[in-house]
Amino acid sequence: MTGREKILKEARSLFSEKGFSGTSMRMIAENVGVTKSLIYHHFDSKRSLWREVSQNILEKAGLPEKIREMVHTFDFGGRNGPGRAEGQIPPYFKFLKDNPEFVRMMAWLDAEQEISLVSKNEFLEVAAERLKEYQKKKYIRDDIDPRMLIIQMMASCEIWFTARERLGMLLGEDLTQDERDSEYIQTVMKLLFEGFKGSE
Amino acid sequence: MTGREKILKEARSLFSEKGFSGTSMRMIAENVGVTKSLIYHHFDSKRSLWREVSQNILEKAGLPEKIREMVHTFDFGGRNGPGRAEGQIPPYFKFLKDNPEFVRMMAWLDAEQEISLVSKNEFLEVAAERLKEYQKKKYIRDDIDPRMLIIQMMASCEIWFTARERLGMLLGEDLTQDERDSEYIQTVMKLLFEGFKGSE
DNA sequence: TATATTGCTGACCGAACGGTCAGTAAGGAG
DNA sequence: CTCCTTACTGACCGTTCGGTCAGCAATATA
Repeated sequence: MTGREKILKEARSLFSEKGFSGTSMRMIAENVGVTKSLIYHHFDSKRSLWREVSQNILEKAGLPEKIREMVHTFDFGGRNGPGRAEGQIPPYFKFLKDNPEFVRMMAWLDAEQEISLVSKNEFLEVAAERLKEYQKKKYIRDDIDPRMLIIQMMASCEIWFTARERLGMLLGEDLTQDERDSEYIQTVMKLLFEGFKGSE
Repeated sequence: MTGREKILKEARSLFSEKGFSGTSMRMIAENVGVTKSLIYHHFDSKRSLWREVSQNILEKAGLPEKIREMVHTFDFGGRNGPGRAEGQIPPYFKFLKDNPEFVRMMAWLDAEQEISLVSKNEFLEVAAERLKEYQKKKYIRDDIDPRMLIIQMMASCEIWFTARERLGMLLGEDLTQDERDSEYIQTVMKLLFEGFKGSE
């Protein structure tokens, strides 16, 4: 692994753990075992390193693929028989579970309101169009906005991993165990699916 | 307003906007129009000021009341006839809309994982007990965990305000307008209510 | 009138911050 | 061997950070 890659890897780890303000260039350099100057040899500034790291995390997430798969879950006329879909765990939820760095980076972006790093992506519109077709086929009730449905599903997945510790604290219960994950997402899927199912 | 109160107010504003690391004692002092020393005259350290501010925000939120009201929405046998509940906007959602400082502080607590400031609160258990009764009465289907239902509702309300800018960016659409708020929460309520309604 | 107490200031501290720059070591190209 | 680029270092810069402390002015207490 080159020096540049080592720096990127460590920056990724620290930025997602402690955020932009909470991470110093010295920390990154020391953890990698190089001098601070080397970072400035490879990157223009702390801010540009942050940008590269966060955009890297966003791109590698492969959101389009995950959302596409998620929407496919709604296709009752396709491979999935009615009812089977309910028990499925959204690929996006699995992805978030396996990629805590992505989750934490989203939390920082939301807190610091750095949405400029997020760029418009057509896959959400494509997904919404798919859902509209399902609405025509009556797989999905037609009095809801498909875009809102997608956002609601994404949001329900995301917030579990960003807020479960706090919510667990309120409940006086540890929600970070594996069983809780599936318990939560299954409840969500039950609620959503019974809800959006159309007349057919 | 005393000096101490002015400081608390400004700290509240800055901390919730920029987080702990992003706010400096100098900023607070300058914005209030006093010296930094005065802050240390009234508070022990930056960390203890942060604690006082965030706990203040948490306490003033009056979460127990909001959740109690929210649960009451599920009481189809009570004041609300079946179906009427669907159109209601959860008091917790209204509260979040009116208290951006609370929302932003939650975002920071989640990002910085400072859950130690959150203390266990019995109102969630009480609420869950209420829901269990509704399950017995068949107002709510019995194959879901009431605590998960409450968490899902709280989470759905919260994430709208913390992540709607980012999600809107993905969609290429501005979700910060007033109409979007009600559009979103109504979609959520439609989905949830059709979902958890029991056999009766 | 003498004495604490409280609110508040300004000068100051060492440490850490992001960032710069001259210079060295190494390797590939001609 | 020379030249040029690339990876990398260490000393250093000015600025800002959280925090301290002696002292002043005003008010309450005795």
